[in-house]
This record gives sequence, structure tokens and C-alpha cells, in this order.
Amino acid sequence: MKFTVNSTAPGTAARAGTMETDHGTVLTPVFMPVGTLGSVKGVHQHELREEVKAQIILGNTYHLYLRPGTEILRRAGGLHRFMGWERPILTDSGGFQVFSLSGNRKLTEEGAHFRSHIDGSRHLFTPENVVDIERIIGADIMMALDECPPGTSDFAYARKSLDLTRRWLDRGWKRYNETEGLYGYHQSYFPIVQGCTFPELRREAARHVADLGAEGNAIGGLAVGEPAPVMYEMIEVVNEILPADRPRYLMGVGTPINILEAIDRGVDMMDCVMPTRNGRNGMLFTPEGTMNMRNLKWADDFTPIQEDGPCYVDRVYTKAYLRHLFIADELLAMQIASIHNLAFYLWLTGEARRHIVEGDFPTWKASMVEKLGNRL
RNA sequence: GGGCGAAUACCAGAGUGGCCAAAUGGGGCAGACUGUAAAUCUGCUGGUUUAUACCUUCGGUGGUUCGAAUCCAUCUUCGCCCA
Repeated sequence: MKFTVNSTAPGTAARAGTMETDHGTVLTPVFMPVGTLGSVKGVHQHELREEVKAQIILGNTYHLYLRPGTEILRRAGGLHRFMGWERPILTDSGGFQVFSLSGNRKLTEEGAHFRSHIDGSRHLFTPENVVDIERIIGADIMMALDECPPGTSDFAYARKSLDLTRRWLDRGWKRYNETEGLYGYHQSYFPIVQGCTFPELRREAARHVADLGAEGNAIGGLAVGEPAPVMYEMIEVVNEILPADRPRYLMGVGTPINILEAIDRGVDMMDCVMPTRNGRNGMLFTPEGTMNMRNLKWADDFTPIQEDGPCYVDRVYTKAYLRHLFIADELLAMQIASIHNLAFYLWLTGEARRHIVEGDFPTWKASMVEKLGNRL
């Protein structure tokens, strides 16, 4: 992978970059749609390419390992071929499932002992076997196995968790360097900075991660219960230390405002289930704020979803029609909302990039943040 | 013309003497959702309200009863059947 910083925005840490992988180039800042199970829920790969204009998407190691399993993925020739997506893919390690499935797992020095949420069967994720699984999935960017502690963790827990994550990272990094891709293209391995809400732990973790010299670095354990200002502070603290010549990936964030604030602080890559999940639940994100499409007030609003929107669903379908589809519980409602929201997120990060390059990022960002907080 | 049945909140529909402002579903309103166990979850949905409080309500009217959405009479409307 080759990462180039093309422009920076004076007075902020924001930058526009180019990330080149064996599956194509990604222009940053970039939002990455989440496709946990080898599918961005409700969105065809064709729409993902042509309408959403996704440059890179996520897959999830835990979920893909359980279904369809590594044997099928290996025989398919990796996830790209399996799902018909030729652009870059990033896989999360299952670290987030350590957090979200906390009732079904136990952590030991060796790794994370899971019970499958599907059938209750027992599984062990280690830093090493997660690398092996990610090699089989064939992601362009593989994430290290970490523990993602809750944002409300106290210092003692955060300290202990961070130490475990660091030992896991060193083991995963070693395995990564001892192995290579199965399908003839390069795979990168991104370490993850943890440390909860404690600046000193975040700095320590960032230094350790920076010292590895990975091709890109991630910030994890944010937007998991802590207040947004604390999240922003942690991003600042960490990004002062993470190398500027490598992409920085803020994991699992967030709202459109979160994304602009993260970009402002030097983040290049983000992902979040919000545009797809909230979209399926009837929420639309627009440059002017959010809309609950189930509300009666849209019933006879025959204006386009977003007249000047970046994709065809914005212009072809009306608010009244989309509202009708949600009330009638039609599948198309969720598809339209997902496509719209993702296209909006990609538009947002694309615009951020454009304004960084053109030199007016701070004023543009300030005006966007003000509008994005509205509820329409 | 005769017989039978039914009328409950926005809709459908339970309830057949007190625990009923009235189940449940739909609809409506609001909220949640951040590296996806989520096409999911939560609250409210007669009025006044801090309320375990009071007021109004179960087609209309009049009764029985300490007490009626529930029992009786009658009227109205709708449905079915027989002429």
C-alpha cells in the first residue's frame, strides 16, 4: 500500500490523501460502508459502485468465520471474488464483537473465547488465528485483534485492557510478518490504539502503535458510551503521535458531525453502521439534518428525497413515496434509505476532501456542522 | 311485513355487574440506534394533571342496582334469514 498526503488544511489537522492498494485507489478522507457478512445490508454491489460510489467497504472476521466459514471463503478465492466486489475491502478483527457480544465471551491471555451467537458453539480467537482468517478472507486491510472496552471503563480496567491489547498486537503483528496473502495481492495490517478516555493511556498506546511502523493505524474504543467532546479530545491526543504519513482510521464513527470533527483532527478513514442501520429504521441523513421518514408530515410531500442529492434515488423518488414504503413495510424502503444515506456519507467525506484541497475546509465545516444538527 | 344478530377509543377488535379509561393488533406521536446477534428496541396515544386523583366515554333515551360497556325497556342504524 502506498499513502500520499495531497493537501492539508491550514489551522486544522485535516488532510486529503491518496491510498493505493492492489484493488484500487482510495481518496481520503473516506467513509467506508459496513458489509459485515459480505453484504452491505440492502444494497447491491452494483449500486454500491455506481450510486453510493463506495471506494472501500468493510467485512467482519467474526461473522464471516461463523458463516459461511473459512473453507468456503478459501475455495471461493477470497471475499472479493465471493461477493463480486473488486474494490478494496477492510476486515474488522472481531474485536468489536469482544465488546458487543460481551455476554458470550471470556478473555484470557491466549485470546477471546466466544460462544457463537448463532448456535452457541465454542470458538477461540487469538491474535494469530485472526490473522490467518483475515488472510483467507483476503482483505486489503486487516485489523488487529483488540479488546474494545466500554467508554465508561475506569482507569484500572482501561490499564489492564490496554496491556492485553498491546500483547495481542505484538503477537498478531509477528504472525502478520511471518505470513503472506493467499491470492497474490498485498494485505496491510493496521494496529489499533486503545486506552479508553485516559489521555496518558492513549498516548502510550499511540507511541507503541507508531513504533511498529505499520502501513496504517487505527483508533478504536471510541463512540462506545463516552461523551463526544471526550472522543474528540482522544482523537487529538492520539493523532499528535500517530505518523502523519500513514492513513489514520477511526473505527466505528459515527454521525455526520462526528465525521467532520474527526476529519478536522486528522482522521482519514471512518466506518459506521449508522447510515445503513438507521436508514433501515426510517432515518434519513441529509446536508440539512435528519428526517424520520415514518412521520405523517411526509405523507403528501411530493418533492424529491433530496433534489440536489448525489444519487438517483434522491431525485427519482419523493418523500411521500418513501414514507409510504416505510409505513407499508416494503423492502424497497430500506434499500432506498440505505443507498441514500451511504451516498450522502460518501458525498460528505468527498466534499470534505474537496474543501481541504481548495483551502476553505474550516469555514465549510463550520457551516455544515451547524446544519447537520437539525431535525427536519 | 316477520325473525335473528350486531352497534366499544382514529381503524379493527376483546371485554358481558365492581380488579375498566377499557386487552390486543394496526395507525399516529416521540425517542433510541456509532469497528451490525438490530428490516430492531423503548415510551406515549379520552381530558385535566404531581397523582396510586378527579372528570367525560363503550349507538340514543329511560330504568334496575350500593355499583352498568356489561342486566331490563324502548328507539335508531347496520347485517343476515323468512315472506
